[in-house]
Order: sequence, then structure tokens, then C-alpha cells
Amino acid sequence: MVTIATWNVNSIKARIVNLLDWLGEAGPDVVLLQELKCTEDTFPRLEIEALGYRVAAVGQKSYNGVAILSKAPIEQAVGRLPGEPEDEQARYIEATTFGLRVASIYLPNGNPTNSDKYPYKLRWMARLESHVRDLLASEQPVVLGGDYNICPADLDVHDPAGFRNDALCRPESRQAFRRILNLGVTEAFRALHPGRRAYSYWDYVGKAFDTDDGLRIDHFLLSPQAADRLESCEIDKRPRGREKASDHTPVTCTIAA
DNA sequence: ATGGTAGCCTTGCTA
Repeated sequence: MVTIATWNVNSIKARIVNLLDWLGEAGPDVVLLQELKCTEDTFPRLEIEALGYRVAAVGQKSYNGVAILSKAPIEQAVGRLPGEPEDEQARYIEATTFGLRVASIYLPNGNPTNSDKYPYKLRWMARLESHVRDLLASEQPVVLGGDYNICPADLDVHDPAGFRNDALCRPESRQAFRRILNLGVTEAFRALHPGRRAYSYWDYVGKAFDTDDGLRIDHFLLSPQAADRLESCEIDKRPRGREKASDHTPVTCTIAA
């Protein structure tokens, strides 16, 4: 069995103590990180390697940045999503580990929707759709985890009316997400827990975590070869309640050996 | 009531 976690840490330097604590207690085999907010040369590699993880990361100064941590060798790492060679934003890394093709995804937020950020989000999703089509053609077990910045349905939003026109919930955003699902990938949490209201992100503002005013935007998408082996998918709320927490909490899935 | 918080550095931008 392989345990895979995804976590938007909102700055790996600000979160290094929380991350190391959680890696020590949860001990996932593979970790997909988003929002490193650092370049590769300032990534805190040694502390993470000391816990037994290999590291593959693609970073940039101040914004974005994604990584794959694994207790097994990481092979054939690719640090960008195909389709827009001039796109410099570090939002995608993909590699093979534990016999799985895994990716860490930081999908653009897209707000405000009246700016060029929203069409960038939709273009990025079209690129992802095209790449998922290629990955599925390979007939490998594929696990695509990350911060998708998409609430797939109103069940995934504490205030659906308030978020109706938000880039995370707009019909065009949800449709682009469904187009990817309709290629034949399984969204692990919802497949295993239909009807369960659970969130992976709570705004820092106010007391959103205490009142459970959250969003479910961190997801795992699995190819059929991985979905056939899916055993569990859970959200670990504990890290969000700690000192110096990220605004996201880790989501974990397990894949049978 | 266009706020509030966090993290980065660009003392504004991104989320």
C-alpha cells in the first residue's frame, strides 16, 4: 500500500516546522506540495531528506512552486505542464515513484474573474485536460494531486450563493473540471464519500476554521489503473488547527500494492 | 462595512 498526501503549505519556509511535524506523525510515502513560494536553491531540502524523503521541486521567487517528496526513488521528473512554453509559473511537476505516475498541481486561482487571471485559469485547465488525455493513453496508474482551486459542487462550499461568481465555483470553471473527469479519471474523495461535506481550505480571515466556513479545493484525480486500487481518501484537519497553520490542510489517499 | 489575515518583498501583489 502507498500513502499519498497533497498539501498546499503556503510558503514552505514559513511552514517548515509544521511540515516536518506532520511528516513525522503521518508518515506518508509520497507528498505533493504546493505554494512553496521559493526558488529551488532555497528549498529546505536537507531537513526533509533527513526524514527519509527524496525531493523533486520546481520553484520561483515569492509565488507558486510545487514539489514531490517520496520515500522511494523519484524518476523521470518533468517540471512543466505542456501546451504554453512561454508560461513561467511553477505550477506543475510530474514524476514516477512507487510505480505510479504522480503529479503535484497548483491550478491558477483565477480571481478576479474580470482580469486576465481568469482566462489564464481556463487555458491552464484546457492544457491539463489535454495532458490528462495523454496520460490516460499510457494506461499507467496515475495519481494527480494538488490544489485545483475548484469547488466541484455546492456541497464543497460553505456559502454557495456567496461564491457563485467566484473563479473557484463559476460554471465555466466547474465545466472545465468536469471535462477532465469525463476523460475517465476518478476524484478520489467524492468517489469514496458521496454526500459528505468536508473542506480542505479555510480562509485566514476571521474565524473561518472555528466556524467551519471552508472550501474543498484540494483533490486527487486517478486514472482507472490507480482508481481500481484506491482504498481510502481522507482529509486530516489537525494541521489547520495548529500554530502558524497553512490555510489548507493535507488530504491523503491510499493505493493498494 | 469593498473590511478581514498571511506571506512574500514589489511597503503592493497574491491568495
